[in-house]
Amino acid sequence: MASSPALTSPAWLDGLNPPQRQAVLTTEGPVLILAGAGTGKTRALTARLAHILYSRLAWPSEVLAVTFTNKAAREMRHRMEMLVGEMAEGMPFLGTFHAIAARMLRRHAGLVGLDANFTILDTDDQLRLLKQVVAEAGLEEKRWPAKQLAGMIDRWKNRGELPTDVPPGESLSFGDGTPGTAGATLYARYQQRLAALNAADFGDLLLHMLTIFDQHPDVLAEWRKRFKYILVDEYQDTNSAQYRWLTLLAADRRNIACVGDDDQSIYSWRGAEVANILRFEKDFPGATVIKLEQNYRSTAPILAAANGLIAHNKGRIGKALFTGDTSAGEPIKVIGVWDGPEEARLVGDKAEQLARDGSSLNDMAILVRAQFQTRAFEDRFVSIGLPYKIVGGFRFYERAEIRDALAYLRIVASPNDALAFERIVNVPKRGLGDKAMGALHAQARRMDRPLPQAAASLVDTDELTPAARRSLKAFLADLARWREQAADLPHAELARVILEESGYVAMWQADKSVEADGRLENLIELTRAMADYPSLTAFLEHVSLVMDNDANDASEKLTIMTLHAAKGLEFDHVFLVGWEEGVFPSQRAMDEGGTKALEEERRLAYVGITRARRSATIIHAANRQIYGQWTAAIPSRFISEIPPAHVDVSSTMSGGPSLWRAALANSGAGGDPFGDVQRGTGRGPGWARAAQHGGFARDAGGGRLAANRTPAIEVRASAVSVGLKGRSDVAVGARVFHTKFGNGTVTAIDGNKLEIDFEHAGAKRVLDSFIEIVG
DNA sequence: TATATTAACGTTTTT
DNA sequence: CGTTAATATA
Repeated sequence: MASSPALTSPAWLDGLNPPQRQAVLTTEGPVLILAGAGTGKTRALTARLAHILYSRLAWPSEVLAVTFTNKAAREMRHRMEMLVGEMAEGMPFLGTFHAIAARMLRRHAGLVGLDANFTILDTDDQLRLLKQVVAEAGLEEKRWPAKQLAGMIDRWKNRGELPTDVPPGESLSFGDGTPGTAGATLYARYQQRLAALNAADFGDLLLHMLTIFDQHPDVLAEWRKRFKYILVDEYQDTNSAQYRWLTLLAADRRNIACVGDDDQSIYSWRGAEVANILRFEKDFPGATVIKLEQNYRSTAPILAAANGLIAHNKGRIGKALFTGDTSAGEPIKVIGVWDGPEEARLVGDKAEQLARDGSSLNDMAILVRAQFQTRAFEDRFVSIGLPYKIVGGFRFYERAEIRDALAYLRIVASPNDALAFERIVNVPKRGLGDKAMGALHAQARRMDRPLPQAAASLVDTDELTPAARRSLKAFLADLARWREQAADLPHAELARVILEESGYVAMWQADKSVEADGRLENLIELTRAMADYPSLTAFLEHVSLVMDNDANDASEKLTIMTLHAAKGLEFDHVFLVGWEEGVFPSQRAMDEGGTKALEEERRLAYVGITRARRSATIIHAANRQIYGQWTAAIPSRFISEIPPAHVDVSSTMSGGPSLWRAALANSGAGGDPFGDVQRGTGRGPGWARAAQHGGFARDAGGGRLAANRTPAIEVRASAVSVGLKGRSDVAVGARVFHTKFGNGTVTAIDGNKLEIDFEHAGAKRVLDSFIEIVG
């Protein structure tokens, strides 16, 4: 049907505006699509793919479509399936940079000294290994943290630099100057260790491919021939290594389309180079540049606010979002509050109000700059029983019990996996501690063989204590038995057998800590998920690259997440909290990166505002507790950068902003809340400095000014002097019921707050007024 | 070897 | 203030 020149346009072009249409139809030659927030970027991208496939310009396997996150890849695959049906399933090269590079690397692993079944290390394994490398070099771990070296190596790999390419100055910024301790030397040693372990870290997946492309033109030619069309999403987030990988692959046909938004570049600290956008037209002369500027998401005031804010950045490509929707929207609300707890209270109230007015909690989000800000909201929402979810934190496969279970599976699947062996050889406790492991390592070095082989040779010598020898022998026998069983048991079943027989499940069953139950559930979930994969190795590949924990809970919840995590999402109502100097823009970012960092913070603010479909509420607090210290805070400069016409300013403090202005002047923190902002000098975080100048916390004047608002500080004071009266009918050990968390047991009482170990929700602190006593 | 105490530290985060 | 990691002790 696509081949006949129909009068009506094909289905995938329906409803596209002219630039979107151009983005879909310009299939030949390099294309740079600058797509602002909410301009239908993903829609155009998927339509472009559909167009290429339906017009028979290429087979699904001849298209390379890269994204950054698994979430984005899944989303694209999902939307492709809606457009082109089962054709999308045949797209083997739709995925993240890392997943695709890993798939390619498995095919050519031998060219960089790896086996095709190499293991992919996560950051935890990586750090463990680097600690060994640092220790071997004779460096003090305290003075030269492996974590710092990990960061440096990561940066180098992001730039596509091998140990020999590292700039000497950077190399010498690690190590004490004695030979063999420089950063690049340790980097080289780390690579040797990886090779010996038949392992690659995330950065290697791309870097090894670059090495292979450089040294084996035939391999590069093969891939160039294969990919007729290349498509890149979130292009502003590409790092140098990814850029090179892309340009190498695209060089022949030059059918590469990159979609990005320089104003949404918020990952430069992770190696992303916005400059890649500007480079594109240089490296691909004659590229078609298409701008998507019509926003289909937000109201006019929200867009005007976002445009006005981002206009303060220099060096933009320049883009202005507009909306076809002329119906007026409400202006952005800016609300000043007394402190963090009040901020949480206010947002809770507003969310409940919106919910009463018919909005779903799923359509609301609280966006924070940093993870520590989530706690205040969590505390508040727990006590008022408002359902919420916090996005971020540990991913499923990063949890200790999952990593342990995977290590068991890995050592069974690949007997020489030294890291897996080391991780679980004494988990659960088998009496093989530091001493026994030291002997094993020594033996491995002597034999120049992987640790598991050294273990096998050591059971028959008398180097270990009889107890340790017996224990190790039993463990190796277990491993051998499981490997035999692997042949005829389905892999999910095998996993259950291993976890059971190894005593790993028993270990958690015996654990009386609050997390134990959750961990056991996670293990069950793991074995359940395994069934979805054809083989153990397929599952292991998937889990190291792609698995994450989507909370599969359909109930309505208010989302709390970082601004970074919010990119690509949208909500009807967005709460932008903690807009204070030092918090947002983050002091640390500004201390480290100067103007460049400030601009990135501003882009973050832009991302935040443009998440909102209908309403955006910015909140700033006059006082905030950071690291347990009360600190006076000044409203973020970003607030004053939003065109006033689109802002509605208010304050929950009595007397409004003017009184607060007086309070600020009194406190010595200085500065007019809406005026220019003082720049801190000296060392340490800005907020800590401000506190030393005398914040509100210990300032009687500040307290008095707002006394009729019963600020949290006053409440705290009274809590100390009077003591918050808890109810007298609960005691530690009492069985209680909470409407949200269900049944639990009281583990501690602190005034009117109870610490309860809930059967399903885990340990929480809740107000005693929200619980009922059971039985 | 396992547990208790203390010191340090404290953005953003994907793969 | 709370958490985690490293160290001291039973």
